[in-house]
Amino acid sequence: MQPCKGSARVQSNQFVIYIVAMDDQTDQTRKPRADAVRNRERVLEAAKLVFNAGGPEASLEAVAKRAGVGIGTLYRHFPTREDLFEAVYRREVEQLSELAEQLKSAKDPVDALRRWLRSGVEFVATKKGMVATLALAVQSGSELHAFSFERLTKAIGSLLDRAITAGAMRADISPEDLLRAFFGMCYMHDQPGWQASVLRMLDVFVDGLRAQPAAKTKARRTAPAKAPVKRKR
Amino acid sequence: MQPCKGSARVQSNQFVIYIVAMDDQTDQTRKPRADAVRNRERVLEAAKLVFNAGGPEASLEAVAKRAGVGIGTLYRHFPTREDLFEAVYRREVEQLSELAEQLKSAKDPVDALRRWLRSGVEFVATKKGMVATLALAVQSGSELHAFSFERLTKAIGSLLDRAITAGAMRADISPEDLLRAFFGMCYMHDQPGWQASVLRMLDVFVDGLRAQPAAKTKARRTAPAKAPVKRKR
DNA sequence: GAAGATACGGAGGCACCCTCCGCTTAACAA
DNA sequence: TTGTTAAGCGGAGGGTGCCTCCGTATCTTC
Repeated sequence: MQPCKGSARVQSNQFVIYIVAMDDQTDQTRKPRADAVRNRERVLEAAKLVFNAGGPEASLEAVAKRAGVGIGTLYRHFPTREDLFEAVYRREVEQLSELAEQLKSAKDPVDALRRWLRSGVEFVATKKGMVATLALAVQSGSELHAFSFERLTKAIGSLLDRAITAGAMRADISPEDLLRAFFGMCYMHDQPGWQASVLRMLDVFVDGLRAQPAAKTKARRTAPAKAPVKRKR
Repeated sequence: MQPCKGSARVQSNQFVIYIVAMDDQTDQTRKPRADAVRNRERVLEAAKLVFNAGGPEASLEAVAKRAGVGIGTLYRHFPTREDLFEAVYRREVEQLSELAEQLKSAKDPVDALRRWLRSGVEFVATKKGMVATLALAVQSGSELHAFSFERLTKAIGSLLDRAITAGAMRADISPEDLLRAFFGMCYMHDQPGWQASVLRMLDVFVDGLRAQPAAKTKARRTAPAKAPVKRKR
Protein backbone atom coordinates (compact mmCIF):
# COMPACT_ATOMS: atom_id res chain seq x y z
CA MET A 1 0.00 0.00 0.00
CA GLN A 2 2.75 2.38 0.90
CA PRO A 3 0.59 5.41 1.60
CA CYS A 4 3.44 7.80 2.12
CA LYS A 5 6.37 6.99 0.02
CA GLY A 6 8.89 9.34 1.55
CA SER A 7 9.46 9.99 5.21
CA ALA A 8 10.69 6.66 6.55
CA ARG A 9 7.52 6.47 8.55
CA VAL A 10 8.06 7.25 12.19
CA GLN A 11 4.68 5.79 13.04
CA SER A 12 1.84 7.45 14.83
CA ASN A 13 3.41 9.77 17.26
CA GLN A 14 2.35 13.32 17.41
CA PHE A 15 5.11 14.87 19.38
CA VAL A 16 8.11 13.83 17.48
CA ILE A 17 6.41 14.50 14.23
CA TYR A 18 5.50 18.00 15.12
CA ILE A 19 9.03 18.70 16.01
CA VAL A 20 10.57 17.20 12.98
CA ALA A 21 8.40 18.61 10.27
CA MET A 22 4.99 19.65 9.14
CA ASP A 23 5.32 17.25 6.32
CA ASP A 24 5.26 14.21 8.50
CA GLN A 25 2.10 15.34 10.17
CA THR A 26 0.03 15.13 7.06
CA ASP A 27 1.61 11.84 6.14
CA GLN A 28 0.62 10.37 9.43
CA THR A 29 -2.94 11.40 9.58
CA ARG A 30 -4.21 11.41 6.07
CA LYS A 31 -5.97 8.18 5.36
CA PRO A 32 -5.54 6.33 2.10
CA ARG A 33 -7.78 7.36 -0.72
CA ALA A 34 -10.83 5.26 -1.24
CA ASP A 35 -10.27 4.82 -4.95
CA ALA A 36 -6.73 3.65 -4.34
CA VAL A 37 -7.89 0.97 -1.94
CA ARG A 38 -10.58 -0.11 -4.32
CA ASN A 39 -8.29 -0.30 -7.28
CA ARG A 40 -5.69 -2.27 -5.43
CA GLU A 41 -8.30 -4.82 -4.55
CA ARG A 42 -9.53 -4.97 -8.09
CA VAL A 43 -6.07 -5.57 -9.44
CA LEU A 44 -5.48 -8.35 -6.96
CA GLU A 45 -8.70 -10.03 -7.88
CA ALA A 46 -7.99 -9.78 -11.58
CA ALA A 47 -4.45 -10.98 -11.13
CA LYS A 48 -5.61 -14.02 -9.24
CA LEU A 49 -7.89 -15.00 -12.09
CA VAL A 50 -5.41 -14.28 -14.81
CA PHE A 51 -2.45 -15.96 -13.13
CA ASN A 52 -4.37 -19.03 -12.08
CA ALA A 53 -5.48 -19.53 -15.62
CA GLY A 54 -2.60 -18.27 -17.66
CA GLY A 55 0.33 -19.07 -15.44
CA PRO A 56 3.16 -16.85 -14.39
CA GLU A 57 3.86 -15.50 -17.85
CA ALA A 58 0.49 -13.88 -18.24
CA SER A 59 0.45 -10.33 -19.50
CA LEU A 60 0.24 -7.64 -16.88
CA GLU A 61 -1.62 -5.47 -19.30
CA ALA A 62 -4.24 -8.17 -19.47
CA VAL A 63 -4.49 -8.03 -15.71
CA ALA A 64 -4.94 -4.28 -15.77
CA LYS A 65 -7.54 -4.48 -18.45
CA ARG A 66 -9.44 -7.14 -16.61
CA ALA A 67 -9.32 -5.06 -13.47
CA GLY A 68 -10.60 -2.08 -15.38
CA VAL A 69 -7.67 0.11 -14.47
CA GLY A 70 -4.83 1.64 -16.40
CA ILE A 71 -1.51 -0.09 -16.62
CA GLY A 72 0.02 2.77 -14.68
CA THR A 73 -2.24 2.07 -11.74
CA LEU A 74 -1.23 -1.54 -11.67
CA TYR A 75 2.43 -0.64 -11.64
CA ARG A 76 1.95 1.95 -8.94
CA HIS A 77 0.48 -0.60 -6.59
CA PHE A 78 2.77 -3.43 -7.58
CA PRO A 79 6.00 -2.11 -9.00
CA THR A 80 7.16 -5.53 -10.13
CA ARG A 81 5.55 -8.69 -11.31
CA GLU A 82 7.00 -10.37 -8.27
CA ASP A 83 5.25 -8.02 -5.92
CA LEU A 84 2.00 -8.93 -7.52
CA PHE A 85 2.68 -12.64 -7.23
CA GLU A 86 3.54 -12.32 -3.64
CA ALA A 87 0.37 -10.40 -2.90
CA VAL A 88 -1.80 -12.80 -4.87
CA TYR A 89 -0.40 -15.95 -3.34
CA ARG A 90 0.35 -14.72 0.13
CA ARG A 91 -2.68 -16.46 1.48
CA GLU A 92 -1.71 -19.73 -0.15
CA VAL A 93 1.75 -19.54 1.29
CA GLU A 94 0.28 -18.92 4.70
CA GLN A 95 -1.97 -21.90 4.31
CA LEU A 96 0.96 -24.12 3.50
CA SER A 97 2.74 -22.73 6.48
CA GLU A 98 -0.16 -23.46 8.77
CA LEU A 99 -0.49 -26.93 7.38
CA ALA A 100 3.05 -27.62 8.41
CA GLU A 101 2.17 -26.48 11.90
CA GLN A 102 -0.68 -28.90 12.05
CA LEU A 103 1.32 -31.78 10.66
CA LYS A 104 3.78 -31.47 13.48
CA SER A 105 1.36 -33.36 15.64
CA ALA A 106 1.29 -36.35 13.29
CA LYS A 107 2.79 -39.55 14.55
CA ASP A 108 5.24 -40.35 11.79
CA PRO A 109 7.43 -37.29 11.13
CA VAL A 110 8.61 -38.55 7.79
CA ASP A 111 5.10 -39.11 6.62
CA ALA A 112 4.20 -35.65 7.82
CA LEU A 113 6.82 -34.20 5.53
CA ARG A 114 5.60 -36.28 2.67
CA ARG A 115 2.08 -35.10 3.18
CA TRP A 116 3.15 -31.52 3.27
CA LEU A 117 4.95 -31.88 -0.02
CA ARG A 118 1.94 -33.52 -1.55
CA SER A 119 -0.21 -30.63 -0.50
CA GLY A 120 2.24 -28.35 -2.16
CA VAL A 121 1.74 -30.22 -5.39
CA GLU A 122 -1.97 -29.70 -5.10
CA PHE A 123 -1.54 -26.02 -4.69
CA VAL A 124 0.53 -25.82 -7.78
CA ALA A 125 -1.95 -27.94 -9.67
CA THR A 126 -4.86 -25.71 -8.78
CA LYS A 127 -3.16 -22.39 -9.19
CA LYS A 128 -0.86 -22.27 -12.11
CA GLY A 129 0.61 -19.00 -10.95
CA MET A 130 1.64 -20.50 -7.64
CA VAL A 131 4.68 -22.02 -9.19
CA ALA A 132 5.98 -18.54 -9.86
CA THR A 133 5.77 -17.74 -6.20
CA LEU A 134 7.76 -20.83 -5.46
CA ALA A 135 10.22 -19.89 -8.12
CA LEU A 136 10.70 -16.46 -6.70
CA ALA A 137 10.95 -17.67 -3.17
CA VAL A 138 13.56 -20.17 -4.20
CA GLN A 139 15.44 -18.39 -6.93
CA SER A 140 15.61 -14.79 -5.96
CA GLY A 141 17.46 -15.49 -2.80
CA SER A 142 16.37 -14.72 0.68
CA GLU A 143 16.70 -10.96 0.57
CA LEU A 144 13.94 -10.14 -1.84
CA HIS A 145 10.61 -11.84 -1.56
CA ALA A 146 11.47 -12.52 2.00
CA PHE A 147 7.97 -13.34 3.01
CA SER A 148 7.33 -16.44 0.95
CA PHE A 149 10.83 -17.68 1.32
CA GLU A 150 10.84 -17.35 5.05
CA ARG A 151 7.46 -18.85 5.57
CA LEU A 152 8.12 -21.82 3.35
CA THR A 153 11.60 -22.40 4.65
CA LYS A 154 10.34 -22.28 8.18
CA ALA A 155 7.49 -24.62 7.41
CA ILE A 156 9.65 -27.19 5.75
CA GLY A 157 12.37 -26.69 8.30
CA SER A 158 10.15 -27.46 11.24
CA LEU A 159 9.03 -30.71 9.68
CA LEU A 160 12.58 -31.56 8.77
CA ASP A 161 13.92 -30.85 12.22
CA ARG A 162 11.35 -32.98 13.87
CA ALA A 163 12.14 -35.92 11.66
CA ILE A 164 15.84 -35.48 12.19
CA THR A 165 15.69 -35.26 15.94
CA ALA A 166 13.50 -38.33 15.89
CA GLY A 167 16.35 -40.06 14.12
CA ALA A 168 14.20 -40.87 11.16
CA MET A 169 15.92 -38.72 8.62
CA ARG A 170 19.41 -37.88 7.51
CA ALA A 171 20.72 -34.63 8.91
CA ASP A 172 22.72 -33.22 6.03
CA ILE A 173 19.89 -31.69 4.09
CA SER A 174 18.83 -28.10 4.60
CA PRO A 175 15.30 -26.78 4.26
CA GLU A 176 16.48 -24.63 1.37
CA ASP A 177 17.79 -27.67 -0.45
CA LEU A 178 14.53 -29.43 0.01
CA LEU A 179 12.51 -26.44 -1.03
CA ARG A 180 14.51 -26.13 -4.20
CA ALA A 181 14.18 -29.75 -5.07
CA PHE A 182 10.48 -29.60 -4.44
CA PHE A 183 10.05 -26.53 -6.53
CA GLY A 184 12.15 -27.98 -9.28
CA MET A 185 9.99 -31.03 -9.57
CA CYS A 186 6.86 -28.95 -9.64
CA TYR A 187 8.29 -26.73 -12.29
CA MET A 188 7.96 -29.18 -15.07
CA HIS A 189 4.22 -29.28 -14.91
CA ASP A 190 2.13 -28.78 -18.04
CA GLN A 191 2.44 -32.17 -19.63
CA PRO A 192 -0.41 -34.62 -19.29
CA GLY A 193 0.74 -36.79 -16.43
CA TRP A 194 2.85 -34.34 -14.53
CA GLN A 195 1.02 -34.53 -11.25
CA ALA A 196 1.23 -38.27 -10.89
CA SER A 197 4.84 -38.17 -11.98
CA VAL A 198 5.75 -35.55 -9.40
CA LEU A 199 4.01 -37.47 -6.66
CA ARG A 200 5.93 -40.60 -7.56
CA MET A 201 9.18 -38.70 -7.59
CA LEU A 202 8.43 -37.09 -4.28
CA ASP A 203 7.88 -40.49 -2.76
CA VAL A 204 11.21 -41.63 -4.04
CA PHE A 205 12.76 -38.52 -2.70
CA VAL A 206 11.30 -38.84 0.76
CA ASP A 207 12.43 -42.43 0.87
CA GLY A 208 15.89 -41.21 0.10
CA LEU A 209 15.67 -38.78 2.95
CA ARG A 210 15.13 -41.49 5.51
CA ALA A 211 18.05 -42.13 7.76
CA GLN A 212 20.08 -44.93 6.30
CA PRO A 213 19.79 -48.05 8.45
CA ALA A 214 23.56 -48.42 8.40
CA ALA A 215 23.12 -51.84 6.83
CA LYS A 216 23.30 -50.71 3.25
CA THR A 217 25.19 -47.53 3.73
CA LYS A 218 27.67 -48.37 1.14
CA ALA A 219 29.58 -45.61 -0.45
CA ARG A 220 27.39 -42.75 0.46
CA ARG A 221 28.19 -40.16 3.06
CA THR A 222 31.74 -41.32 3.42
CA ALA A 223 33.02 -38.47 1.37
CA PRO A 224 30.78 -35.46 0.99
CA ALA A 225 33.04 -34.26 -1.75
CA LYS A 226 32.52 -35.54 -5.22
CA ALA A 227 35.25 -38.00 -5.87
CA PRO A 228 33.77 -40.40 -8.39
CA VAL A 229 32.05 -37.84 -10.49
CA LYS A 230 33.38 -36.63 -13.72
CA ARG A 231 36.14 -38.27 -15.62
CA LYS A 232 37.71 -36.27 -18.33
CA ARG A 233 34.67 -34.64 -20.02
CA MET B 1 18.29 -26.76 -44.86
CA GLN B 2 15.32 -28.03 -46.84
CA PRO B 3 16.79 -27.68 -50.32
CA CYS B 4 13.71 -28.63 -52.28
CA LYS B 5 10.76 -27.46 -50.42
CA GLY B 6 8.23 -27.27 -53.21
CA SER B 7 8.23 -29.83 -55.96
CA ALA B 8 4.49 -29.71 -56.28
CA ARG B 9 5.45 -26.74 -58.36
CA VAL B 10 3.97 -27.29 -61.79
CA GLN B 11 5.43 -24.26 -63.52
CA SER B 12 7.64 -23.85 -66.52
CA ASN B 13 7.34 -26.86 -68.74
CA GLN B 14 5.41 -28.33 -71.58
CA PHE B 15 4.70 -31.94 -70.77
CA VAL B 16 3.24 -33.37 -67.68
CA ILE B 17 5.65 -36.22 -67.66
CA TYR B 18 8.44 -33.81 -67.85
CA ILE B 19 7.36 -32.24 -64.66
CA VAL B 20 7.79 -35.19 -62.44
CA ALA B 21 10.98 -36.43 -63.93
CA MET B 22 12.83 -33.17 -64.36
CA ASP B 23 11.68 -31.92 -61.07
CA ASP B 24 13.02 -34.83 -59.14
CA GLN B 25 16.19 -34.82 -61.05
CA THR B 26 17.06 -31.23 -60.33
CA ASP B 27 16.05 -31.64 -56.73
CA GLN B 28 18.36 -34.56 -56.39
CA THR B 29 21.42 -33.06 -57.90
CA ARG B 30 21.37 -29.41 -57.06
CA LYS B 31 23.66 -28.95 -54.17
CA PRO B 32 22.94 -26.50 -51.38
CA ARG B 33 24.17 -23.01 -51.87
CA ALA B 34 27.49 -22.23 -50.36
CA ASP B 35 26.30 -19.08 -48.65
CA ALA B 36 23.43 -20.95 -47.04
CA VAL B 37 25.77 -23.53 -45.60
CA ARG B 38 28.10 -20.83 -44.38
CA ASN B 39 25.38 -18.80 -42.78
CA ARG B 40 23.88 -21.75 -41.03
CA GLU B 41 27.22 -22.51 -39.49
CA ARG B 42 27.69 -18.93 -38.46
CA VAL B 43 24.34 -18.81 -36.76
CA LEU B 44 25.07 -22.00 -34.90
CA GLU B 45 28.38 -20.69 -33.69
CA ALA B 46 26.89 -17.40 -32.57
CA ALA B 47 23.98 -19.14 -30.89
CA LYS B 48 26.31 -21.34 -28.93
CA LEU B 49 28.14 -18.35 -27.56
CA VAL B 50 25.05 -16.34 -26.83
CA PHE B 51 23.11 -19.18 -25.22
CA ASN B 52 25.96 -20.43 -23.12
CA ALA B 53 26.44 -16.98 -21.72
CA GLY B 54 22.96 -15.58 -21.63
CA GLY B 55 20.90 -18.66 -21.02
CA PRO B 56 17.84 -19.85 -22.86
CA GLU B 57 16.09 -16.49 -22.83
CA ALA B 58 18.71 -14.75 -24.88
CA SER B 59 17.52 -12.63 -27.75
CA LEU B 60 17.50 -14.25 -31.14
CA GLU B 61 18.13 -10.91 -32.72
CA ALA B 62 21.31 -10.74 -30.72
CA VAL B 63 22.27 -14.11 -32.12
CA ALA B 64 21.60 -12.94 -35.65
CA LYS B 65 23.58 -9.78 -35.12
CA ARG B 66 26.48 -11.68 -33.65
CA ALA B 67 26.41 -14.05 -36.58
CA GLY B 68 26.40 -11.14 -38.97
CA VAL B 69 23.22 -12.23 -40.73
CA GLY B 70 19.74 -10.83 -40.92
CA ILE B 71 17.07 -12.00 -38.56
CA GLY B 72 15.24 -13.47 -41.51
CA THR B 73 18.14 -15.72 -42.29
CA LEU B 74 18.23 -17.01 -38.76
CA TYR B 75 14.54 -17.83 -38.86
CA ARG B 76 14.82 -19.52 -42.21
CA HIS B 77 17.42 -21.93 -40.94
CA PHE B 78 15.85 -22.41 -37.53
CA PRO B 79 12.15 -21.65 -37.63
CA THR B 80 11.77 -21.84 -33.87
CA ARG B 81 13.92 -21.13 -30.88
CA GLU B 82 13.65 -24.80 -30.04
CA ASP B 83 15.12 -25.86 -33.33
CA LEU B 84 18.09 -23.70 -32.63
CA PHE B 85 18.56 -25.15 -29.18
CA GLU B 86 18.39 -28.62 -30.47
CA ALA B 87 20.97 -27.92 -33.12
CA VAL B 88 23.28 -26.14 -30.71
CA TYR B 89 23.18 -28.79 -28.02
CA ARG B 90 22.84 -31.86 -30.14
CA ARG B 91 26.44 -32.74 -29.57
CA GLU B 92 26.09 -32.40 -25.84
CA VAL B 93 23.08 -34.64 -25.80
CA GLU B 94 25.00 -37.18 -27.79
CA GLN B 95 27.85 -37.02 -25.35
CA LEU B 96 25.54 -37.70 -22.47
CA SER B 97 24.09 -40.57 -24.38
CA GLU B 98 27.47 -42.06 -25.02
CA LEU B 99 28.46 -41.64 -21.43
CA ALA B 100 25.49 -43.76 -20.44
CA GLU B 101 26.73 -46.42 -22.81
CA GLN B 102 30.12 -46.43 -21.17
CA LEU B 103 28.71 -46.49 -17.69
CA LYS B 104 26.87 -49.67 -18.42
CA SER B 105 30.09 -51.51 -17.83
CA ALA B 106 30.48 -50.15 -14.31
CA LYS B 107 30.16 -52.60 -11.49
CA ASP B 108 27.52 -50.95 -9.40
CA PRO B 109 24.53 -50.10 -11.57
CA VAL B 110 23.08 -47.68 -9.06
CA ASP B 111 26.30 -45.82 -8.85
CA ALA B 112 26.45 -45.72 -12.62
CA LEU B 113 23.15 -43.95 -12.71
CA ARG B 114 24.28 -41.54 -10.08
CA ARG B 115 27.37 -40.70 -12.01
CA TRP B 116 25.43 -40.11 -15.15
CA LEU B 117 23.16 -37.68 -13.38
CA ARG B 118 26.12 -35.87 -11.93
CA SER B 119 27.60 -35.46 -15.35
CA GLY B 120 24.34 -33.99 -16.47
CA VAL B 121 24.66 -31.37 -13.77
CA GLU B 122 28.06 -30.47 -15.05
CA PHE B 123 26.75 -29.97 -18.53
CA VAL B 124 24.13 -27.62 -17.28
CA ALA B 125 26.65 -25.79 -15.19
CA THR B 126 28.97 -25.20 -18.11
CA LYS B 127 26.38 -24.38 -20.72
CA LYS B 128 23.59 -22.28 -19.43
CA GLY B 129 21.54 -22.88 -22.51
CA MET B 130 21.67 -26.63 -22.02
CA VAL B 131 18.90 -26.46 -19.52
CA ALA B 132 16.61 -25.27 -22.27
CA THR B 133 17.32 -28.39 -24.22
CA LEU B 134 16.41 -30.45 -21.21
CA ALA B 135 13.31 -28.38 -20.74
CA LEU B 136 12.25 -28.95 -24.29
CA ALA B 137 13.03 -32.61 -24.22
CA VAL B 138 11.02 -33.01 -21.08
CA GLN B 139 8.25 -30.53 -21.48
CA SER B 140 7.31 -30.51 -25.09
CA GLY B 141 6.33 -34.11 -25.11
CA SER B 142 7.85 -36.86 -27.12
CA GLU B 143 6.53 -35.91 -30.51
CA LEU B 144 8.39 -32.69 -31.06
CA HIS B 145 12.04 -32.40 -30.26
CA ALA B 146 12.19 -36.12 -30.61
CA PHE B 147 15.92 -36.27 -30.87
CA SER B 148 16.94 -35.03 -27.47
CA PHE B 149 14.06 -36.68 -25.78
CA GLU B 150 14.74 -40.04 -27.30
CA ARG B 151 18.43 -39.98 -26.73
CA LEU B 152 18.14 -38.90 -23.14
CA THR B 153 15.28 -41.22 -22.36
CA LYS B 154 17.16 -44.10 -23.87
CA ALA B 155 20.30 -43.23 -22.01
CA ILE B 156 18.64 -42.99 -18.67
CA GLY B 157 16.44 -45.96 -19.45
CA SER B 158 19.33 -48.26 -20.14
CA LEU B 159 20.95 -47.41 -16.85
CA LEU B 160 17.67 -47.77 -15.07
CA ASP B 161 16.91 -51.14 -16.60
CA ARG B 162 20.23 -52.51 -15.69
CA ALA B 163 19.83 -51.49 -12.08
CA ILE B 164 16.33 -52.86 -11.93
CA THR B 165 17.15 -56.22 -13.42
CA ALA B 166 20.04 -56.42 -10.98
CA GLY B 167 17.46 -56.04 -8.25
CA ALA B 168 19.14 -52.94 -6.96
CA MET B 169 16.43 -50.48 -7.77
CA ARG B 170 12.70 -50.17 -7.49
CA ALA B 171 10.84 -50.94 -10.68
CA ASP B 172 8.02 -48.46 -10.64
CA ILE B 173 9.88 -45.48 -11.99
CA SER B 174 10.00 -44.70 -15.67
CA PRO B 175 12.88 -43.05 -17.47
CA GLU B 176 10.61 -40.14 -18.25
CA ASP B 177 9.85 -39.64 -14.59
CA LEU B 178 13.48 -39.65 -13.76
CA LEU B 179 14.38 -37.32 -16.57
CA ARG B 180 11.78 -34.87 -15.41
CA ALA B 181 12.91 -34.95 -11.85
CA PHE B 182 16.46 -34.47 -12.93
CA PHE B 183 15.62 -31.60 -15.16
CA GLY B 184 13.49 -30.03 -12.49
CA MET B 185 16.31 -30.01 -10.02
CA CYS B 186 18.66 -28.50 -12.52
CA TYR B 187 16.17 -25.87 -13.43
CA MET B 188 16.60 -23.86 -10.32
CA HIS B 189 20.17 -23.03 -11.03
CA ASP B 190 21.42 -19.45 -10.88
CA GLN B 191 21.72 -18.99 -7.17
CA PRO B 192 25.16 -19.19 -5.61
CA GLY B 193 25.23 -22.73 -4.29
CA TRP B 194 22.95 -24.39 -6.75
CA GLN B 195 25.36 -26.97 -8.00
CA ALA B 196 26.25 -28.37 -4.64
CA SER B 197 22.62 -28.33 -3.66
CA VAL B 198 21.56 -30.24 -6.73
CA LEU B 199 24.27 -32.82 -6.21
CA ARG B 200 23.13 -33.36 -2.64
CA MET B 201 19.56 -33.70 -3.75
CA LEU B 202 20.48 -36.13 -6.48
CA ASP B 203 22.22 -38.30 -3.93
CA VAL B 204 19.13 -38.32 -1.82
CA PHE B 205 17.10 -39.14 -4.83
CA VAL B 206 19.23 -42.03 -5.95
CA ASP B 207 19.16 -43.41 -2.45
CA GLY B 208 15.41 -43.30 -2.64
CA LEU B 209 15.54 -45.22 -5.87
CA ARG B 210 17.29 -48.18 -4.33
CA ALA B 211 15.16 -51.22 -3.93
CA GLN B 212 13.64 -51.20 -0.49
CA PRO B 213 15.09 -53.93 1.71
CA ALA B 214 11.58 -55.07 2.55
CA ALA B 215 12.15 -54.12 6.14
CA LYS B 216 10.79 -50.65 5.87
CA THR B 217 8.71 -51.05 2.76
CA LYS B 218 5.67 -49.37 4.09
CA ALA B 219 3.13 -48.28 1.59
CA ARG B 220 5.27 -47.95 -1.45
CA ARG B 221 5.45 -50.20 -4.47
CA THR B 222 1.96 -51.49 -4.19
CA ALA B 223 1.47 -51.18 -7.91
CA PRO B 224 4.50 -51.57 -10.13
CA ALA B 225 2.26 -50.94 -13.10
CA LYS B 226 5.06 -50.82 -15.60
CA ALA B 227 7.44 -53.40 -16.84
CA PRO B 228 11.09 -52.69 -16.16
CA VAL B 229 11.52 -51.62 -19.73
CA LYS B 230 10.62 -48.27 -21.08
CA ARG B 231 7.17 -48.80 -22.52
CA LYS B 232 5.15 -46.38 -24.56
CA ARG B 233 6.12 -43.85 -27.15
C1' DG C 1 -16.02 25.04 -1.06
C1' DA C 2 -11.11 25.47 -1.79
C1' DA C 3 -6.56 23.77 -1.59
C1' DG C 4 -3.39 20.55 -1.98
C1' DA C 5 -2.03 15.88 -1.77
C1' DT C 6 -2.67 11.66 -4.07
C1' DA C 7 -3.93 8.62 -7.55
C1' DC C 8 -5.38 7.78 -12.31
C1' DG C 9 -4.64 6.41 -17.09
C1' DG C 10 -2.62 5.81 -21.16
C1' DA C 11 0.65 7.60 -24.53
C1' DG C 12 5.14 6.61 -25.75
C1' DG C 13 9.73 4.59 -25.91
C1' DC C 14 12.01 0.32 -25.91
C1' DA C 15 12.88 -4.58 -26.77
C1' DC C 16 11.73 -8.66 -28.77
C1' DC C 17 9.05 -11.84 -31.72
C1' DC C 18 8.06 -13.39 -36.19
C1' DT C 19 6.50 -12.77 -41.19
C1' DC C 20 6.69 -11.25 -45.62
C1' DC C 21 8.58 -9.87 -49.88
C1' DG C 22 11.62 -7.42 -53.18
C1' DC C 23 16.38 -7.95 -54.26
C1' DT C 24 20.70 -10.69 -54.69
C1' DT C 25 23.40 -14.53 -55.70
C1' DA C 26 24.94 -19.11 -56.40
C1' DA C 27 24.29 -23.37 -59.18
C1' DC C 28 23.50 -25.26 -63.40
C1' DA C 29 22.86 -25.72 -68.43
C1' DA C 30 24.01 -24.37 -72.85
C1' DT D 1 30.95 -17.42 -70.44
C1' DT D 2 26.64 -16.23 -70.04
C1' DG D 3 21.68 -16.61 -69.04
C1' DT D 4 18.16 -18.55 -66.26
C1' DT D 5 16.11 -19.36 -62.17
C1' DA D 6 15.48 -21.27 -57.78
C1' DA D 7 17.31 -20.54 -53.37
C1' DG D 8 18.70 -17.50 -50.13
C1' DC D 9 19.25 -12.90 -48.12
C1' DG D 10 18.05 -9.03 -45.14
C1' DG D 11 15.41 -5.98 -42.82
C1' DA D 12 11.17 -3.30 -42.70
C1' DG D 13 7.06 -3.69 -40.40
C1' DG D 14 3.25 -5.22 -37.59
C1' DG D 15 2.28 -7.24 -33.21
C1' DT D 16 2.86 -7.81 -28.16
C1' DG D 17 4.55 -6.81 -23.80
C1' DC D 18 7.29 -4.09 -20.38
C1' DC D 19 7.74 -0.04 -17.84
C1' DT D 20 7.94 5.21 -17.19
C1' DC D 21 6.33 9.68 -17.13
C1' DC D 22 3.28 13.38 -16.58
C1' DG D 23 -0.99 16.11 -17.42
C1' DT D 24 -5.41 15.52 -15.49
C1' DA D 25 -8.93 13.95 -12.25
C1' DT D 26 -10.38 12.88 -7.73
C1' DC D 27 -10.29 12.48 -2.94
C1' DT D 28 -9.36 14.19 1.83
C1' DT D 29 -9.00 17.74 4.84
C1' DC D 30 -9.83 22.12 6.69
